[in-house]
Amino acid sequence: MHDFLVQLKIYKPNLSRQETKLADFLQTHPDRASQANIAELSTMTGVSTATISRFAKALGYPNFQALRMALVQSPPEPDQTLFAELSPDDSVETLAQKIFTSNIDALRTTLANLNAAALAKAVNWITHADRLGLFGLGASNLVALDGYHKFLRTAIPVAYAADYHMQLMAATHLGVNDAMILTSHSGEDKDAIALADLAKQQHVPLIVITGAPASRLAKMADAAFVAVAEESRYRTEALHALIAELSLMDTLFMISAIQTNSQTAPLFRRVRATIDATRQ
Amino acid sequence: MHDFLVQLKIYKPNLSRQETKLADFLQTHPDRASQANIAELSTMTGVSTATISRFAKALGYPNFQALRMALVQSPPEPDQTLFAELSPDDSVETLAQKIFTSNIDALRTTLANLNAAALAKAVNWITHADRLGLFGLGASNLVALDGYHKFLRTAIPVAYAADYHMQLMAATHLGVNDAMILTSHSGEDKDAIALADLAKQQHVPLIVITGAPASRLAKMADAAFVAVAEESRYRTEALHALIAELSLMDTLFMISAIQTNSQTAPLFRRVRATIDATRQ
DNA sequence: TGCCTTTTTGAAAAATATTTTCGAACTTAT
DNA sequence: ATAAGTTCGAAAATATTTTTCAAAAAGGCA
Repeated sequence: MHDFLVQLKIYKPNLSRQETKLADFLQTHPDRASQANIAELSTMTGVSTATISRFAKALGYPNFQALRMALVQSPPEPDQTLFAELSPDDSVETLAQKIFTSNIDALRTTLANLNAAALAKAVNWITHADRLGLFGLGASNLVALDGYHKFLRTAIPVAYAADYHMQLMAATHLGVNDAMILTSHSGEDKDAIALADLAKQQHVPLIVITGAPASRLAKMADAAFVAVAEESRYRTEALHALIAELSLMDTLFMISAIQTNSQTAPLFRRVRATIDATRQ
Repeated sequence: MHDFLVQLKIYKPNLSRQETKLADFLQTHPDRASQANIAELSTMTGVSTATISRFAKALGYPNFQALRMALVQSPPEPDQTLFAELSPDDSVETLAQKIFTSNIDALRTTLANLNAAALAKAVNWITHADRLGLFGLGASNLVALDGYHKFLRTAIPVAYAADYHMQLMAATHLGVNDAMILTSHSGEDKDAIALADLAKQQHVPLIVITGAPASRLAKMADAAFVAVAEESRYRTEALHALIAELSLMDTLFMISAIQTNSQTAPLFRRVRATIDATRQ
């Protein structure tokens, strides 16, 4: 329930002297500490059982045993070195591990932050759309292109363009019975916002994939999906987010495909075959 | 220490009636059980505290609390449903989880299968290349395009084209002091092999990103990187592999960038800034 | 600084939780 | 059907945790 390290962080500012001593011990020897009962822990740390009991409650646990359980459950802290800044001194192997770890982490956090209600709405718009517009500028165009490759093989007609002006023209043809998936990492790119404005004017349901939940674009969206990647991590957050953004597109596609297919069994097999054929 | 499920298996043959009742409850509600103290567990299960205490010792734990801890630590059996076929009956949430899980899994396996020696070689060719050709057809073109977006901002000159014939023309200009990164998921596409043939003829170091380690293309490569995604998993392995292939490209790029940058500090800062600017 | 208030702390008492004892109920073997 | 062994829970015994209370330490203020 309450992760020990999290609880500790919350309470940290008001730690007294004995409590600090105790907290330090718990952090450095979580294994030994979780084995011991309150009396043994008292001897180990030189802190009275009374204080230990009170400490547990202060952290928000109902009793000492609950703290013990939290301690034992608290995930072994992830290999910090894998989350460190890439360094020219790292071996090629370490660098690869760090990069993959960041990507995996981006996917995990993105999934955790995924809004199921928005997803259901978006899928509904997509599957019922007469046409689906896929747009994105710069590196985000990759996400749109990926979606294009995927949706091209389904029964849903798609509109895509690499060039901004072509995207604008394509977007002009969309209406209330269509849908638009627009990707922009910053969510503030003015061309992307122009596309979103167009969608709003024409009452096209607007699905946004972005890295910035508070951006103008996210606020304009009828359904927004946020690709989360650690900002601080050696400044290439934008690069890792791409993977997460593609996974979001992948999710929109797969669910839409599954749901349209389930309606008609023969079509199901056909589209499934085309999914397989999507790549060579 | 002693995993609960393992201990239970050992003791299973000599479980009495009440103990079976208890064991069943612990297995089906490990969460509720581990929250409760011995008295609460007694009420939940209809087994006396005496029997519960004896049960704990019978399984080899020194006391009831130790059993509780083991219970809470016992790795929750991996949610098999998350690796199952996507089903139209799944909730949107479950579908999303399955898709992300597959993607994460693809990254993990790909990392585990990564050949560090090949990576070092490839990075060396890339950083010393006069020109870097980035090619790929169909959906694999996305990987090439992603690489193009990335390498474009470094000091390494890049050649990319969306169209196959343009790719052929660009490849004709590469020589022994250049490098080519060619992506093909199947590794058997004839156009991709034609590009590889060209590279061989002109002695261009050939770096291949593929999903098929035994393919013709992989065998032709001077350094091959394999994106692994579970074949069996609802037939869309090719889609999940894309993420892994992009991560491989990402890795080639990041390591190359780091290594060229570390040589000249001022350039380092500049290229790092451009990495940030890669996305908008 | 010195006085007062508040906070922290541990010893011991009180409250809780767990284990063991003990005898009854149930099984199994003869 | 009876004896021997086993299982089991109530209650006693023990162990553990929490709370109380008073002393010590820290903080605030004239």
